[in-house]
Amino acid sequence: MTPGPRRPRADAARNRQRLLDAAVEVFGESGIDVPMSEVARRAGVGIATLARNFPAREDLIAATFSASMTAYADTAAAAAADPEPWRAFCGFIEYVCRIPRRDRGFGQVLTTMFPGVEALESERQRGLREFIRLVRRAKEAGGLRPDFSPHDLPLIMLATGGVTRAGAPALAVAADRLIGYLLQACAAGNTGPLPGLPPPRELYRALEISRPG
Amino acid sequence: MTPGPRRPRADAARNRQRLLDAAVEVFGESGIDVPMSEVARRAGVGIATLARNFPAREDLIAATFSASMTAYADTAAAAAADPEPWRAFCGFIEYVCRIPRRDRGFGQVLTTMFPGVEALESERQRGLREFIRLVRRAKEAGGLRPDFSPHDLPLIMLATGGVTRAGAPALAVAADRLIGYLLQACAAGNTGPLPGLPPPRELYRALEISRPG
DNA sequence: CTCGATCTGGAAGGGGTCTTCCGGTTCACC
DNA sequence: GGTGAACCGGAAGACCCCTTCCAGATCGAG
Repeated sequence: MTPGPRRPRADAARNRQRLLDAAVEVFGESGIDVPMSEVARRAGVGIATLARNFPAREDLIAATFSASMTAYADTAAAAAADPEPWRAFCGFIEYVCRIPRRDRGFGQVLTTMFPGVEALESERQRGLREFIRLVRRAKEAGGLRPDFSPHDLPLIMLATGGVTRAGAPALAVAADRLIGYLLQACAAGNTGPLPGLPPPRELYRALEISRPG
Repeated sequence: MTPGPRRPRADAARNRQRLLDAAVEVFGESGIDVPMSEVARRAGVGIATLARNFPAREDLIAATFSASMTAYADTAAAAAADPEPWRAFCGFIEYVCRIPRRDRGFGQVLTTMFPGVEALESERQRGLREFIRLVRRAKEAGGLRPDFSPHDLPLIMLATGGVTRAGAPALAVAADRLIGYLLQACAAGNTGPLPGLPPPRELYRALEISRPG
């Protein structure tokens, strides 16, 4: 019978953890496009060790952010279960829009589809399912305008992410104001017609990473 | 006495114009971060000729987009003079937000400050002055909410630019929907309080190119 | 303590962009 | 049309990033 994967050496496991810790810091501060060597440097290991543990950048991204994505989906679930759906909706939107300010890398991950990374995509989908529930309840409760679509969420993420991206503190303040505008636009009082959304498949397709041009 | 700058050779002038034409195309399609060699290739000249005419990328950007920036300021002036200020406001916002869709490079230029490039910045300022007039008139006419700030304009540009950026057609549709949300949020009916803006100086400072980190 | 398997870090190799240099060519003045 | 200056394009050099390789260090089982 095959011996199965043996336990890694203690120092190897330690280095792997150091790399993950460093990735959380570096991706959080500078985004997921930062040079891999910077992650290795911050972790205090050689570049080869990083490459051995995470051959592709996506591997490191997946390992670094799968916990964050789970927390995101959990937050959506909590909001969907909130007894005050409209307040929960506003709170969730604020939470989502402030993510790129705290963690630039995760902000990018949230608005990027990684079709090959199951650990991220399954949790992202769970988050979306919970958000759909939240939207339904917020409409029923009367706070949210009826023509709001759950697929407006990536739009809102992209919009506020575009403001936050530059990473200056002044823009963080400005992003809050944008959230204010958007939430007021989402309120049930607004009844003007809205341009339609593209089919969700196309929308999410457009967000996939590294289009093989 | 000094002879002054002599007239350039005809072929040199022709090549310079070819480079500008190519830059309009390439920057428009792929943004202002495209490799310089691609501009030279499209223009049918060598890389050295490009470097000689425009030593820095900013030089080419300035020469390529100063006309666009003038057109932008003219459009703002026309809107400010429109007899229906609120309609003009909506039209101007739509115009501005759709720019990155038609011309990706100019979309980036509009949300980036080039402190050293007078040709761009003076026209940008003129556009802002006209927009301030437009905002005042739209408020007086009653269509625009009183707490809208002219300095919300870069916010709106960044927000819709963030959606458009990826360059997929599905996102263009989505961006129109975002504009719809934002315009309804700008309408006078909305009276909820908004988070404040940062001081304009800091806001525009945050948009400056290539922060000397 | 010994020894082999595992792991490590630096260095070499390959791709990409920007800048600089230089022999050859083209223009325009006379 | 001849001549000198202006101009051209490709190639070389420098830098940055990622990937691969390998001689040596380290761990831990026995």
